[in-house]
Amino acid sequence: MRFRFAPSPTGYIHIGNVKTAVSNYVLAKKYNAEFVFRIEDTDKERSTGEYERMLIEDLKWLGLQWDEGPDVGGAYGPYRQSERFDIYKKYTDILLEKRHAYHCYCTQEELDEMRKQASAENRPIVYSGKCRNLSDDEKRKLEAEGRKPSVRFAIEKNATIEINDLIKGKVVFNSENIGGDFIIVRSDGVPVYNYIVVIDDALMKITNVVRGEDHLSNTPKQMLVAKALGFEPPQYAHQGLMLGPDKSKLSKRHGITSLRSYRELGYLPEALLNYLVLIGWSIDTDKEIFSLDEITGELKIENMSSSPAIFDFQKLKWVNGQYIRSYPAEKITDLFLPYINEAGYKTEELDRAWLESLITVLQAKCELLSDIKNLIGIFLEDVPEPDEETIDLLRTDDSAKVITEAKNFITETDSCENFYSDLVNYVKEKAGVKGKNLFMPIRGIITGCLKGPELDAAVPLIGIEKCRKRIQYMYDKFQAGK
RNA sequence: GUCCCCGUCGUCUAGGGGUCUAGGACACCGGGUUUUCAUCCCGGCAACAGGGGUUCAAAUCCCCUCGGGGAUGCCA
Repeated sequence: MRFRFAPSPTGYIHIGNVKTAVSNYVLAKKYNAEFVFRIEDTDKERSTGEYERMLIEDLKWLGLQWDEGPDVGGAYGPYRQSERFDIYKKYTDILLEKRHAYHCYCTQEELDEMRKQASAENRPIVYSGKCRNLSDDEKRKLEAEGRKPSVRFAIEKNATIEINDLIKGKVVFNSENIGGDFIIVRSDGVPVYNYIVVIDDALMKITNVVRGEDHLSNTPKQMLVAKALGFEPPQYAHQGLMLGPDKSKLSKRHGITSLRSYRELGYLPEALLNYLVLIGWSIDTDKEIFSLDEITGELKIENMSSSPAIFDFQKLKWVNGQYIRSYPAEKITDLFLPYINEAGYKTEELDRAWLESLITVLQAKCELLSDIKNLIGIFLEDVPEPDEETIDLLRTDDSAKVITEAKNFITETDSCENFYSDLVNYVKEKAGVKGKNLFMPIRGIITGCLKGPELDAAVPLIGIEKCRKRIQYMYDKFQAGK
């Protein structure tokens, strides 16, 4: 078996495409098949080498590996469509010769007009086949006008096209309603996706095509081309699409969609892969978190879901949090480092062992790597400025007592072995408050925040000196002069 | 408009004629642990789109309706 992923390098890769890539990759792994990576760059307007480079970089970051592709070569190359034009040309000539295709001289404007007409009259939008039977004379005349012809595929009349889709089951189309004779080569000589995908898949010996169901309606066209060229079509499997919360095709307006953005926000590749498999696939286990090997063990191509799935940002986050929590301090610290830097702290000046112990305390609080930016300040700042919520709390009567007694505590005690518990006990007794009313103000004074790690773990890591400073600061800020 | 696909808790899904008073996970709500929080543990809420058949028996099979999505490009 041979699987493939064939994106076009027209931007950062979209998460919906990533799902297709992942599906093909894990299936190839599962069935011990080859995984082919092909670049479909025939949209000259939008494809760039730079995007191709980033596409490969992002896919590799995700952990995907391919056996054949533009960067690694292979026996069926080249793997970039823009480098295969002479191949396509050969087949176009055959099609033209056998009258399975013909030159069309209609201009863009004329076609637009025809489409407008059709939709105004509520007729299906189908190319009329106007140029199908042009005489040589007529052709010469049109060419004399300076028209450059495109090539259209001649669809056979009233034919039944049957797709035996591994996911959808049997899907039947009639050739009369797949849109009419479609263009296979543009007037500038560049061939079109629906045409060359067939040639490439055949020549690259692809046996299984797994893709989004937005391609389902292209499939009859591709099968017709395959038939005309004498190719055996691959086994198709069309997965349900990934939708936004409003149930339309997932797009930018639903939030973040490029793989790159997920990476930048601090999603882990393993988590993303895990989630992408989880969605739209039924797996013979109640487990939600699984490794690549566990995934490939459980998967079956026919267990892919046929219905569309809404992309659940929240669950993705949860999955990511599970992975962050599961990693050992050393590994996760390395991953956090860039984000800590980004927050403006100079990590190279910090003691690594100390840093790792901070991370150990903090990692359970993070769902994204970037969450660390808002959490680590309580350790690295000298005196963190309290946020609004904390200020409100520190203004209450109970807080006033706590602040005052905390201040008294540091004035009366020079040094002590158990700073934190001594502080807590002292304040509790003198101020006469306990529970939440005791701990939240203490948390606020020491960290400037009402949320964060366990205080008894955090305080020793912050250090006594900083704690004293912070208590003094909050006292000055809230109690001095009262 | 036309063609095609899809329809189980808010979301992802299990289930494929009786074992279904429909199971799990996220989210949400409540409780517990941590003398505090975003972790963790326990509990709760919550669904077979509707209508007709077939059958002793339907979430499951068939038909219709409705709803949603996709395609309808000299994009891929």
